[in-house]
Amino acid sequence: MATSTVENYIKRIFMDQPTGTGLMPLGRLAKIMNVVPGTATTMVKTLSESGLARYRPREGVRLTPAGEKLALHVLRRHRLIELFLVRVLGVDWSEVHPEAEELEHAISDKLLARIDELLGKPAFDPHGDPIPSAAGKLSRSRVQPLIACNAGARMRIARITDQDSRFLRYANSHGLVPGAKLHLKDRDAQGDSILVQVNGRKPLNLGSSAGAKIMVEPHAKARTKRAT
Amino acid sequence: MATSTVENYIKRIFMDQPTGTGLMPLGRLAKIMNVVPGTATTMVKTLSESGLARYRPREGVRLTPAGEKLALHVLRRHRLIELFLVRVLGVDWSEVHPEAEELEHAISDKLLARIDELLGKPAFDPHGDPIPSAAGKLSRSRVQPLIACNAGARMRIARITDQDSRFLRYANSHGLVPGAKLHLKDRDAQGDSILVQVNGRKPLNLGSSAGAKIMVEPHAKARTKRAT
DNA sequence: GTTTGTATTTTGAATACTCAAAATGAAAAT
DNA sequence: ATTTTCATTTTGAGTATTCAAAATACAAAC
Repeated sequence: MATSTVENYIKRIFMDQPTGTGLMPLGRLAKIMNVVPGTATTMVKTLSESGLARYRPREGVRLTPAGEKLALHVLRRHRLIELFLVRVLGVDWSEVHPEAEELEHAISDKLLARIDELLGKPAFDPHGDPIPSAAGKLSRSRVQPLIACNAGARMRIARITDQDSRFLRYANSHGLVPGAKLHLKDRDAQGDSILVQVNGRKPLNLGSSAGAKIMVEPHAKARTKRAT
Repeated sequence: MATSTVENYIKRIFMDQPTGTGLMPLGRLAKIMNVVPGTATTMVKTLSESGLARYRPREGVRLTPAGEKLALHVLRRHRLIELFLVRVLGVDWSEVHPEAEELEHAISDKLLARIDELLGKPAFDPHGDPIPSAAGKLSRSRVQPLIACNAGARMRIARITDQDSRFLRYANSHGLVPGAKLHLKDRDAQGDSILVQVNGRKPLNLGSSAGAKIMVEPHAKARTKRAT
């Protein structure tokens, strides 16, 4: 059985490496995990020995198929729990992340299945992130960061990538929530900012770092069943 | 912050020692915790150093007020979670214990408060055990084991003390659930068995070990001698 | 091609928990 | 009073995780 520490390492390696080809350098992993570099090295060796990752010294890590399977399992637990907390317990979506971070390691598969059913086998969590299926399939849609869009684009918010609750609260208060329709009215390359209009609201200026955290997708297209 | 291991030790010490005066011998604690005796000794020293217990070498342990406070807090989490799983998620009450055993260490106070409200600040868990209040008060009622009752007694089941799910399932299937009315029709000291009738059902024979696990309480205002 | 700089790895040590087995204390049996 | 027995404690060691700081490798700059 993987400890919750191992589960966390595996999860973060997976999340920070959507492009399957590259290795993740250990310095980066150490930053993500808030440990000193040496700790990351030690841990990655252990992961490697237990067959969850492949490790090239001085280059980086990559998950093995077994590692990816575990990562998807943890991610499923995390996102299903988040949605459960929002929908059943009425917790605000901006506060749900740290809670799920703990519970994801404590919940049994049996209980998770019950929650899944109760929620109607949902496909997305409250942040708009896709929930891996029980079989371990993750639907990847074509989303992009808001800053990557052209002026004039009309999109829909798919999710907010930042898990920091301050930013989530800010986003929330301006209507920047998954599902919201959004019109990119203008871009200012020099001023490093973009002007957006959310639903019918007052236009809002966002810096590029904020714009990078907001993932959008074309909203004309037919969509799969939505969470929330 | 107490680790979940510490929380478990404290909880079990508390539960196995309702009579405040006696010390719990470490051999007993070791059995309860499924560790070798030496481990219990080491752990109890640690608890003692952190002010949660008082330890007399060769005699035993007792919780300090701080330890009792923690124990009640853990117990509250455990029992509230059990009730939540039964009521909101429809998990069978006989299967709820091991689940809560894990979740009780992962849930935040904030989330617990939400659950408490959702359930209407309940006083008893699905096994009939009282749920400590947020302030740490535990209502102790006058309950006693079924085998301690006289023939002819009419009682109500308060709770089942055994947490083993096989026994719980057995009890369930015979209507032996908290709240059920019960008539002790006969006792057979030689045969070591008692004959009970649950609600209107067929009379049922129980051995003394089963009878010891079923806690009952006076059903009307009739006063029997109290057990605490 | 040597120096400098930065990322990574190694080493040594700490904390929390556990076990196996030897040592000890105290009560029970003789 | 001495021996036997049993519970408890001590000792030594192992796993999982972490840090601080020294050692090393490699790329970039000179």
